[in-house]
This record gives sequence, C-alpha cells and structure tokens, in this order.
Amino acid sequence: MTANILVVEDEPAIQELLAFNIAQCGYRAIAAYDADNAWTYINHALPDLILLDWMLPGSSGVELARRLRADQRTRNIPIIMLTARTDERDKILGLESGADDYITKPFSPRELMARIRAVLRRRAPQMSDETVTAGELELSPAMHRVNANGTMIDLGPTEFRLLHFFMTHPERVYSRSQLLDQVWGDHVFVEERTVDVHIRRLRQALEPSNLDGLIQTVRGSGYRFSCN
Amino acid sequence: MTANILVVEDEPAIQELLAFNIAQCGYRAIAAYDADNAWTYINHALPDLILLDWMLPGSSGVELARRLRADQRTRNIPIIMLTARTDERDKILGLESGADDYITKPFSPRELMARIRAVLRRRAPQMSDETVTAGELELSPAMHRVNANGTMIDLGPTEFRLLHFFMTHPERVYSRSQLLDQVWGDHVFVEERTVDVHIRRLRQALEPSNLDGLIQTVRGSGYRFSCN
DNA sequence: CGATGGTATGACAGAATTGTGACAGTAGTA
DNA sequence: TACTACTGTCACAATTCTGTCATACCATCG
Repeated sequence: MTANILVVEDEPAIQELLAFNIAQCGYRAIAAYDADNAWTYINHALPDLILLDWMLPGSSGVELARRLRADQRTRNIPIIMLTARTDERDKILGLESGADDYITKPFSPRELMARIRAVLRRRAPQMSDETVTAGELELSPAMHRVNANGTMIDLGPTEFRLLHFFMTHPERVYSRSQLLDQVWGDHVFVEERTVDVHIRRLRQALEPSNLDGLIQTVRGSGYRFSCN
Repeated sequence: MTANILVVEDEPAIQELLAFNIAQCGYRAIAAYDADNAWTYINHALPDLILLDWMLPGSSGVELARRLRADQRTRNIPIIMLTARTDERDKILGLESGADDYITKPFSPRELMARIRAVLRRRAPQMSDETVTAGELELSPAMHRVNANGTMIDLGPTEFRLLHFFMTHPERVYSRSQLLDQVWGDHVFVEERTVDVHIRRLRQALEPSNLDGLIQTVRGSGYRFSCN
C-alpha cells in the first residue's frame, strides 16, 4: 500500500512541499535534485511513481522521461510531469515523451495528490482480485465477501485479510510474527498476542457455518489453515 | 470507451486525414463540412469531443464554439480548435470562445492524437442511454428517470450518475477514490468524504421505496451495490 | 499430581471509520 | 433581482474495529 514516490525537483522549497504532501497521504517520498541523481536512485531501487520536474539542471526532465521509457525495467513506471510553463505545447511534449500525466505550477496540493492516487490506481490493477476457493469457503476480494456453504459471512478488515492470507497459503504453519508481517504489514508494531485474538474472532465468525477446525493451533509454533 | 469525435472541417483532404488517424486510434470520426452541418448533427447526438476548424464556410468556427458554450447541453463537450494561422490573437480568441485546446496546421498526427487522448482522458465517462434494470429499480438515462417499485424517484444529477454507475457495476466494492474517478471524473478534485454525503443522499432518496440496504457500506474499503 | 508455559476467551477503552445535519457558495431560472 | 436546486465541506454523533489485559484453560513434563 505504501508506494515509493521519487520526486525529481531541483528547487528545495518545492521539493520539501511535495515531500510533505506525499507523506501526508501515506506515501513515501524520495528526493532527487537532478536527473543524474534520480537515475542513480532508480538503478538502486525502482520507485512506484516518479514526479518529474520539466526544468532541471543538466539534462532536462523530458530527457530523463525518454530514458526511463527506453529502459525495459523502468518502462512501466508511471511519470507525472511537473511544469511551470502554461504553454500547451509543453504539455504535449511531456505526454509524448511518455509521461502519464502532467500538472502545471502553481498547483494545489489536493489536485496533485488526486492525480498521484489516480495514476497509481490506474497502473496497479489490484494484484489479488481473484476469488479464492478452499474447501467450502469462497472469498472474493473484489466483492469483499466470504461465502461459506452458501451463507455469507461478515468479516472485519483484519479478519478478512487474515482469512485471505490463510486461504492462499494453506497447509502450512505460520508463526505469529510471520502473520504480523504478512497480514498487518512489516512496519506495524503490535503485540504478538494480538494475532491470537484475531484468530479467535475469525474462528468465531466461521463457527456458525460448521467450519471450525479450519484454523488449527500448532502449539509452540503458530497457526495453520487446512481446507480439510 | 469508443468516443465519438465530430470533425468540423471543410477541406476534404484534411477531413479524410483526420478521420483516418482518429479511426487508427480506436475512436469514431463523424464528418461535418460546415457549422450548420455540425450543429444539425450535435442536435441529433452529442459527440464526446469536437475538432473544430477555425476557418469555415458560412459562420466561422469561433462562432460555432460560442454557440456550443452557450447551450446547456453542449457546454461541457470539449473542443479542440484547428487553425492554419499562427497569429497569437487568434489563439486568444479561440481559447476565449471556449476551446479546450488549440493546434496549428500543419500539425503532426501524433501530436493531435496526443491532445485528443489527453482531453478525452479528462472527461467524466458519460453514460449510455440504455435503460438499466436492477432488482426493483429501473433507471432510464435518456429520460433522467428512476422508477422504484412503480414509484418515481427524484434524484439530483450526481446521485443519478452515482446510482447509474452502481446499477451497471453491482456486487463489487468500490473505494471512494474509484467512485470519484468513475462518477465525478478523474479530473475533478473533491474530498473523498464527499462520496459519503452523496451516498447518504442517494440512500435517503431510495428509502421511501423500502429499497434501503441496496447500497452497503464495506468498512475500510468503500461501498457496494447489491440487488439482493 | 502440581508446576509451567503456551492458548483461549471475554472485557474494555481508545482509535478509526462512517453517518448525519447544517451551511455557504454556485449556478440556473423565473 | 430573488428564488430554487444542487454541491462540496465541515463539525459532531454514532458506530465499528483494534490492540491489550486479565483471567481461565489446557497440554506437557518433572
């Protein structure tokens, strides 16, 4: 969920403003102050989106965009072009050079964030949208629904993710910390015992459908989901 | 997705060239050779975008643009002005008359198509005129009417579009930002919570017909329409 | 059998999310 | 101009979800 956004902008003030707004929205901003700097970072780790200033010291933003589009690895990274010019021609050049969107300064932070969200959503066709089946259970991320033996089961967000993980990783024991990493995310800080509580809640929700026993406790190790 | 593009251009050679390029891009081109011709077509069916030559026999392109902007129905149809002149004054006049973009001949087909795509991408997806049925609900875009269990329901424009989207995309959960993209258009920048308010208004309007429960809240994810 | 360490369970307060009514600005219309 | 309808935003209420405890329960081992 937390996307890395590379901000290529030479003006510190704007760089800072962008970083602030990006962080505000829950994304992570990486700062680069020129094209070479950006290129170095990109070779080190691929960002999820690039915010690229049109005017840069040294080679221009358009040039960097072209380079990114030419490279197999970076071809699909979305680019939002940032420009101070209001000339329509520049916009087109930006788009033709491979940018996914452009925005002219001065821009409202709200507008920029809306575009970032739109681009990220467009480019990431939700990975695991496929319906998962396991035994009598059917879980559909797209509909956010669980069907057990024909009856609908209501789950909270966490229980839903937990069940989804189990159904896609059956027959294997996972420790509490592994589950925290996989279901909660590896950056959160919660007690391991919290897993117990959610396991309980999940079992409780599954119980009315006579589907208890699906989640087994492996004493000393963790939990296991078994379609059996 | 296939957008109708009305090409208002008196020179057959250019008209043909444009039609070819437009078709190449997957859009449908409708040819009009003068302003009156264009106006007649527009009254018959609203295109998604108008490519308008500056110089036209009879009344000029600018005049047609003004007329389009003055009319409620055609106000929001994007216009790209096409002109041979490079004079700055014309550009100003063209934009003032309500054109969304401007391109001078000779232009590269690539550039033109880039602009067309850019303009179209920003338009809110427009609904088809077909009547949609879902459960006890019947929605007719052409007549802007909603019939629930035999009773008429009055909806504002936004609630109408929202319900139409839901009825054509049932059973699936949509996040607030997805709904903003789909119903408001991805060039509109409003708070995500605004969606909540319109959901409420829609629910309120549906309530008298005992049709509540149609729109379900999926906590942490968004909303879902289900015909039950 | 009792001790020990790991689990299950119920309760709860705070956090997070959503529902709701009000309001002001805008645009269209008479 | 005044009036009406519609929108987007806000503040506050209502609801649901979460993480953490304390306690009860259970298996295993000495």
